[in-house]
Amino acid sequence: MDIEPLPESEAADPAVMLKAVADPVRLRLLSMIGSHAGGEACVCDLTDAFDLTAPTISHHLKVLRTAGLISGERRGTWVYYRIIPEAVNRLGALFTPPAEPVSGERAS
Amino acid sequence: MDIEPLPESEAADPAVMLKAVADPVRLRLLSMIGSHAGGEACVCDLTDAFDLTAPTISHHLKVLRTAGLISGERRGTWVYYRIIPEAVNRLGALFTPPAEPVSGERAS
DNA sequence: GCCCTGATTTGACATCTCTCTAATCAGAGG
DNA sequence: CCTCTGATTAGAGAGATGTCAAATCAGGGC
Repeated sequence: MDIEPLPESEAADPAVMLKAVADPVRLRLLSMIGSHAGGEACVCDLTDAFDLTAPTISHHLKVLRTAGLISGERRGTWVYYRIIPEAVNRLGALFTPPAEPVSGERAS
Repeated sequence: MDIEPLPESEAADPAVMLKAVADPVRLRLLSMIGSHAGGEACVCDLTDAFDLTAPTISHHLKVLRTAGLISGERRGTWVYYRIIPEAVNRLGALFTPPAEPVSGERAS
């Protein structure tokens, strides 16, 4: 459980992703999308789950998308979002570094 | 790699911790403290490593402390900070959820 | 073509955040 | 007691962030 001393140049990128999830609404959005049946969630479902306006949800989704944590796809009238697992994994790896010196480092 | 749907009530706490680390400076502070010999780092060392004033570093340390991620102790003239491993583990667990159903939660 | 629903973009505003300077607190030592 | 160094607190200002209402974009169906 020891994080190595991040050089300044390598602290910026993770911080961007962390900023994206460092918000209760976005954290819930991410978990709702990730745990949704089929691996994807419709914006309409997400919007209904919050006490916020559609533009606000749309804004939060954009933040997550810009951070590379989710991807969206339009199908007809609706837009569906899904998690990008590698990105989320990278987040987790920040705080649970290699307990074992990987070697096959497939990391998916 | 699936996050469960966080209920609103349980999204706030993690978000506080995430906000704390969602900053390049604090991320580096955390990693520097965690990787420092003896498991603790003196504020004076940390301050020197940045191009920021002492009050600013002090502010960031306070944010990390308030979030429960580090703890500080004064010894004579100097103040030393160390990581609180459980808290950091909890962060990592947010994105790399239970491969095994918690219970003894010894985690690493 | 027109309208209707779903989603995003735009613009505005209140709040929070990061950084600094100045002032204060905490020990150590003369 | 005074002063010196290290650390924190207080206050202020520039900039970023979260939210909303209004406007716009995207398809589907009449």
